[in-house]
Amino acid sequence: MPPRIKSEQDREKLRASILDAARNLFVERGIDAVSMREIAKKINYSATTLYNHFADKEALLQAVCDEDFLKLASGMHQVMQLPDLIARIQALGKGYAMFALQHPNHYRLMFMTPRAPCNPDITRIQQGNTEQDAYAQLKHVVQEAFEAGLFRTELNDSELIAQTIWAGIHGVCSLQIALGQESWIQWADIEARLQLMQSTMLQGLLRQPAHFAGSTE
Amino acid sequence: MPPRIKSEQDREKLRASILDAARNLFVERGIDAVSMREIAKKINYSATTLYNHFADKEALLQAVCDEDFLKLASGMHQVMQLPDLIARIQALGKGYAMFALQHPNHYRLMFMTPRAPCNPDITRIQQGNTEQDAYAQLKHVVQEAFEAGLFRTELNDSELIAQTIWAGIHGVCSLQIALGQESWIQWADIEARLQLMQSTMLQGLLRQPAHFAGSTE
DNA sequence: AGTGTTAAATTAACACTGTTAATTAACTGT
DNA sequence: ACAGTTAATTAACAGTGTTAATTTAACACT
Repeated sequence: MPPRIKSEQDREKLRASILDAARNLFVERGIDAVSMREIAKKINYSATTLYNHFADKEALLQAVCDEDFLKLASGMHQVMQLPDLIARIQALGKGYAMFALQHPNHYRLMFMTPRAPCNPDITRIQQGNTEQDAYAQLKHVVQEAFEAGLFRTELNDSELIAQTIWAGIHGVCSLQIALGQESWIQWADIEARLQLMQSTMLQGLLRQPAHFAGSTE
Repeated sequence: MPPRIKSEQDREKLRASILDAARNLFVERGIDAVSMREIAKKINYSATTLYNHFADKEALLQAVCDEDFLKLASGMHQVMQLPDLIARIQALGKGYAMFALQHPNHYRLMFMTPRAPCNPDITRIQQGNTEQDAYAQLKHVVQEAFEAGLFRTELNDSELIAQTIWAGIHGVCSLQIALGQESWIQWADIEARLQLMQSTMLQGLLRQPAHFAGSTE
């Protein structure tokens, strides 16, 4: 039996190491393919110990996701300093896609798996806070661009615009993650697909899009 | 014990009823939430009988998906008769989205769940055959439109264009399926999201898109 | 009718899963 | 030294996908 933990600090350390082991295994082999016993073994504890820190597997999963959401959001937050609104939207999309493709199993968990509506009592993330919520950031910059009159005149709902941009990028990423290995589709280069989605979105939504066609800088 | 089955015809019937029971349960409660024993009980057989017709759960799943793929493709095939190319693309997108939103659990299985690359020896679907493969149909009509010079001059890969259109529609549908119930997002009306995605795509890709902005007819 | 053969269906079992109850063992304060 | 607390453990439960062994129904043949 490992030496027992008493202090609040050590308790937090153990919690963190559980999260870490769980994340690594999830990323490596997917959610369903990894058991609680396996996670526990990775940190040399018995499975039941995990239940002293997380109510159940779902809660552990949620906690892992929370950390990933924060990581994504903080990555996004950095490019929010760019002065040009369009460049900011492009950088957000690029950063979002990079995250999705580099952490496909995280992304799948976060955005491709229907689950019981996220319980606000469990989540630690403050939805709407632009430092913790990546979608809130996109919404914010789209709102700014909307107020600056950059979008086509017939578009009058900035939230709808933001959701469309999100859906476009998400579509490319999630298809790549789900079907990217299928050989019956002659997939074009993933970079080219992202690029074209970006420029198509801007061409389709902006009032004067000529400058942005087929280019990300 | 139920009366045994001998004839090839009855064997096919039982196979079909297994598929049917499996599909209904999958659609109702999702893939992982339904067990082989449960499917078997639904048709008053024991679980092991299923293994006489399908190698394992994965194969049963694949067979269900196959049927759904065919159903989707045949639905698409009907609108392929429309004379106008753009109207055909729009109708394909609309039909695809209807299918996705009306059969979210099927759709999830088919397009949102990474699996081992589909084994051509197992699948009965002829990939590339426009009567059985919905993507092949989109590819075909996009190719036609490409050859008719309808797309922007800088776009020179019709497969890439088709994949971008697919990704756009898929993005809207899959976000709706995965996160449509999340209350921390103020989702715009799903019809409006689909509509805007459609028109944005056309605006962004077509050479002379003015006529199609924000309208599907 | 009775026998044997084939194969469809069954039950029993294995090694797993998430999770809970009961138990052990390591610290604390007296 | 001894109780009390509680982190950690083991044992157990009900369930999973799946396989092996077994029964049993239907057929062909004598």
